[in-house]
Amino acid sequence: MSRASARDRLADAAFALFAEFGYEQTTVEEIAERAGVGRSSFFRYYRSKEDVIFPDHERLRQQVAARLATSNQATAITAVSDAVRLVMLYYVSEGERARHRYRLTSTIPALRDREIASVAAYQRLFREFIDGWIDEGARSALRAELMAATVVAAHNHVLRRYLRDECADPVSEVDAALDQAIALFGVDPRAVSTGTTVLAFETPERPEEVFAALRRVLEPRAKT
Amino acid sequence: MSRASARDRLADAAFALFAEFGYEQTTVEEIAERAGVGRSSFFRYYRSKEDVIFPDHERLRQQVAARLATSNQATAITAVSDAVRLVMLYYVSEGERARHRYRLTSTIPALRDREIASVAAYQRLFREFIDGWIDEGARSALRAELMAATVVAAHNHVLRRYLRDECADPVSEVDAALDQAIALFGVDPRAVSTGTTVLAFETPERPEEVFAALRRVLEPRAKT
DNA sequence: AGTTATATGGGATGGAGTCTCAGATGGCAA
DNA sequence: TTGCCATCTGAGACTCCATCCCATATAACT
Repeated sequence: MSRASARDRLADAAFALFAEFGYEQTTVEEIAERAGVGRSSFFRYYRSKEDVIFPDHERLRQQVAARLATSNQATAITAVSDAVRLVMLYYVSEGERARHRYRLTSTIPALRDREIASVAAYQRLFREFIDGWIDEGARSALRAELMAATVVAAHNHVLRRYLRDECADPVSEVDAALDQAIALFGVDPRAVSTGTTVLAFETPERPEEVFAALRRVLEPRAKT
Repeated sequence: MSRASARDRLADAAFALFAEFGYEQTTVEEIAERAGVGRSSFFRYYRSKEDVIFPDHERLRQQVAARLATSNQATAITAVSDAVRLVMLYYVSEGERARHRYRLTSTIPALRDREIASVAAYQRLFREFIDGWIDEGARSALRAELMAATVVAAHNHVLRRYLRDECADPVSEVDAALDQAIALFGVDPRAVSTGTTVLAFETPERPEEVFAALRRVLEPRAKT
């Protein structure tokens, strides 16, 4: 019936209704109705009502895991950097939708808890990776734990700034924040590669929108 | 009818039924029935089915906040240490119950997410405190964020070891882990007070059980 | 046209969580 | 004792989330 897929229509309808009437006040039935599908179909596309807000978390998590998996000890720091940048770039590519989600997760406890849980999943990925590939000399489970915690905290700090519109260049800011986090552990910062990084990732957004968003982000850096 | 309060009976019934039949397979009605109260009363004592597993999280969080609130810049590190120890001691005082909970939160995603969310609440407390009282010179929101993340990660690392029975002396281990975390930030470790720390806190457990648990924990230290 | 695979909606079901109301309980004073 | 008040309790109805089953539709291929 519509051009957009049923899955996208459902997400759009959900965001619109949540913004207008609030999260608890909106029922799944109403979301399905506005999207022009049956109630059953909603749960075909999304496991739960909360899920419609984070449609691609699992996919993004897998991409992070995949990036980390293609690394070895020599390139471990770069892999962590890339993985963190991957997540940040995904949010940037989402544009306004990420800010809508942030507004919801800031106010609705159920959604905030879910967001926090997915962040914890990232932290576990990083912890396992760091435990395996970094700190071969000073290896200790506690160090890996602390390092993963700071990596994720650094990313989230900049991400929240970006979502609150307090930061014009989230990509270079997150790079800087990550450098600061890793420097705490006395890891040689020269092990971090510099220059242009090319990443491949998938997003439901249309390419032109992604390019526009990335251009907005990258242009201030291109001037230097 | 029974000696124990309805609230305690409900928690006991819930833990027993979860252990025997699993979390999803147990209904609130069955918990209430075993506890000898009506279904309505369950929701009087606990906001939700998940809540019965973490009866005192909110109270413990308030105790942490209270300990931090009684500090100033000069004693900030000690306050953080005490607050972390406070949480660890609470789990220790719970004895086996904490391990039962750990088994549940390790396997049931819904309960794990809830646990993670409450950890995030602690992290926020520490972040706000650190942002206000530590790093007056090198003050930066990012540093506070990273420091709070490592404080919580250090605590959780030792707590999980304790709950998995991999650690005989969780209190001194958490002190050591915290020292390691704080040392990352170049804070003067001499600012951390040493010696005996006396803490006051409340717990639903009976005093003799608390004393026994604490004695088990403190005795290995007393020998030194 | 026939057949298989996949997508969809309807309806039933069960359980979580909220709400209201009626009855029970236990002081406490007259 | 009686009456009054506050608090606690359980029953039942209700909404909504989430799952499940099944009948139908659409498409795709033979």
